[in-house]
Amino acid sequence: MNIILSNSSGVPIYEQIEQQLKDMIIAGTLAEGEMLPSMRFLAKELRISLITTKRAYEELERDGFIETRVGIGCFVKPKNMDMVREQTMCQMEEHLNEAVSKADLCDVSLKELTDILTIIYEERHKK
Amino acid sequence: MNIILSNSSGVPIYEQIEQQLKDMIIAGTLAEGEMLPSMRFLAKELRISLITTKRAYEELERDGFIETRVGIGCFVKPKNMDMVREQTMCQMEEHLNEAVSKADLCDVSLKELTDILTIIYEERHKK
DNA sequence: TAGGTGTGTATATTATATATATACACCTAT
DNA sequence: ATAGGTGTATATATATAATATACACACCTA
Repeated sequence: MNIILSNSSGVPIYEQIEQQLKDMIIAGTLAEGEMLPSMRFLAKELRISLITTKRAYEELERDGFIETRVGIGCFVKPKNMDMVREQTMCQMEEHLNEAVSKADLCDVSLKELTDILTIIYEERHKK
Repeated sequence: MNIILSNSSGVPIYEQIEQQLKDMIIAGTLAEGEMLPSMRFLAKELRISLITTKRAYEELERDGFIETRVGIGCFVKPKNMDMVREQTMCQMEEHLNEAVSKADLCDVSLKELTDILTIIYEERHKK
């Protein structure tokens, strides 16, 4: 399971796990119906407490991404793609919004802004 | 003093104050040498504790944005514009980076991305 | 120069959120 | 039945956010 935790980021561990699992589900890396690593397994792998992974899984279930079967495991639910896409788009726009705020403080022009965005995008798609 | 606090954001109050004051200093709304509202005044205005405003001011002083004179008040320090600009640019790029991550999850193309960015930018500069 | 009123400071306290250890209950295969 | 996997519940420790209250310093004015 490719999950990377940062202690210094200030973001709670359970949120980091939650977000990364969510991304994997949206991207299809974790397929519909597939079983997630057990809470214990993941906790041991990440060297954290069982309770912390449980917390992450609880949030994922609350948001409709996974389904829990007591005594068996947690499974990726069929997802409402329209809803998921809309939510992710909202987050995306929020980040663009913040970027523009910062750009204004530095007198960065729209052209410079889109240039930087383009570089970041292409850098990411080279790999 | 135009400071807006959100209880629901999850961001600590002192950080919200800190960030907004920082932005005002960078933008020049709060000019070099100018006195900030006293901790008590701001606390009363925002209906929060004196300690919370103090915490915000402490962080600003730590980061070199203001200077405290006991018994007198807090004042905007002359700032190293190159450093400030560089830091803000970093934050800006970080947001663009996150935006691209989200875009990838939704299969949003570079063109769509720059279009949305442009709309947000222009919307902001209309006012 | 005494005192009032402004300023920032320090200490102790409360509430909330994060992360934990440990013991419990459920499911399935042997 | 029971061993060994699964998720669950309770009580606890720790860190952080926010607070109330009392203190100390600076300036102005009577």
